[in-house]
Amino acid sequence: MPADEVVGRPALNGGVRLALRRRQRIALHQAAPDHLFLIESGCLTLDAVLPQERRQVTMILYAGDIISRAAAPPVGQIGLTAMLPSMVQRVRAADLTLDMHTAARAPIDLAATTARLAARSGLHTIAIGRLTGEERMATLLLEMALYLGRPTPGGQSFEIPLSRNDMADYMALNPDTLSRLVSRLRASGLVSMPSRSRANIRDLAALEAMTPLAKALHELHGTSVTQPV
Amino acid sequence: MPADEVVGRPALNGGVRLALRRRQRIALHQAAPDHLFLIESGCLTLDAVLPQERRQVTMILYAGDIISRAAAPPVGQIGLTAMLPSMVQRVRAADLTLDMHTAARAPIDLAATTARLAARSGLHTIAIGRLTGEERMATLLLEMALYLGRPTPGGQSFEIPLSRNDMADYMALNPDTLSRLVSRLRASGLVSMPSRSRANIRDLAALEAMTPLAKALHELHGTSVTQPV
DNA sequence: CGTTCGTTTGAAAATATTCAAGAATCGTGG
DNA sequence: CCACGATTCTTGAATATTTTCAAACGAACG
Repeated sequence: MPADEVVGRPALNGGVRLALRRRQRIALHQAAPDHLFLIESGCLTLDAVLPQERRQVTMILYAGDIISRAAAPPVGQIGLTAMLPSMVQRVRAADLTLDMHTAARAPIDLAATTARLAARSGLHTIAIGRLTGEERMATLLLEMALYLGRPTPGGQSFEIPLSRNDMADYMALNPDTLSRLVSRLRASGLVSMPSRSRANIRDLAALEAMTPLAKALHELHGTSVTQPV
Repeated sequence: MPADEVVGRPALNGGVRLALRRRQRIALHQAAPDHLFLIESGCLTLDAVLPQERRQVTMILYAGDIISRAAAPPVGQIGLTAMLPSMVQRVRAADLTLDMHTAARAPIDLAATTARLAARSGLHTIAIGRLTGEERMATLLLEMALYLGRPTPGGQSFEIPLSRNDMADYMALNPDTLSRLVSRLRASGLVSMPSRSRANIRDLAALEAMTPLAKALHELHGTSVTQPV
């Protein structure tokens, strides 16, 4: 799905605002190298498709994130895929002025945003490289709980924006393996899932105890770790 | 080994120039968040140590690279380890002026350098996440050949700066597995190794054919792919 | 209400890891 | 320059983990 099929209408800063439907894709390799994409709302993946049906989601992007074409790995099939209906603004780096603000009224600090994303990327490398399947699953759930969850009486609750396939491609597992891991977590009572795409973390502290990266995830997100009992 | 044990002497830009011996480490978690490290010469790894003896090298840094503390994943034991005697300059982000030049006299473009590093990081995520052990090994050798190799009559030749353990921690394999993979490559005649730490790529095109990321590696490095025969 | 797609699950296979022993290499000091 | 000890690397066999394949199940959609 080429980027020009995207619904575009003029935006404020000489950029283009794109309204993406779920699953819609922006092919990065046909964007200009100095193009920046500001995620205004929604949730997207940065993903690469390799020969032989292989796909790797290198990063999940949330509102407030900024990704440049130049910062994406230069593989042929690299792109952004909307996991939820999302609003993305595309601007040229040169057009980004220092007094520019996001939709949320916060001033854009490009260097800080870029560094934050790089740190997330590094953390993800660690997760994929050195965590067991179970730890990876806990890491993913904790990440989503932090970025998407709202506290409810029954625990942190959120809509899971990624399909099982997407989650597997993110954590570098295969979908069957991931499904097994989810089932086990559900069986343990730590997480409940009212529907396929909704999760309820019943015991956040226990989930945090399952991954060595809990503290780092909190630090990146600007929250503190739940005290273990 | 704390950072202050490092041999430091005043540098040009209000920063500190550090001369690192092989294996010497800069503990990033005790650097200021706005510290930048410019690699002037040598070769370092950005690595994280996890509980249970686990270690992940998230990135190999070469001369010309710049890494900021803020862009490193915020895990406790994160740091830079010199693989070769290296010269690193530490400056505060605020002190980096636009007209600053590296030792090689090239002007520093922080945004471009940062983007390049992010792209490398993403590519590494793909390698770790979706390549087989054999493909990973080919990817690593190609990367090193590009960054460190010099053409000789017998093929691209270079000194391998990482130990087997380091390479394994970079490619998210275990050292035994990696050793087996190296042995196989050697047996195939594709690579020869006059000593443990020196490699000779006898057939670069064949090596490139072994990894789906050959083109991307070349693109990042600014070279073109060897034509297949 | 049937079809389709995504998910779950079991059994077999492939792949990577662990453990342990042995070999090669490196550094040090004689 | 050689010998020794320490380290790093290699390799086989057993084990663990993950993947593959296939079938069944379930939810979503027309």
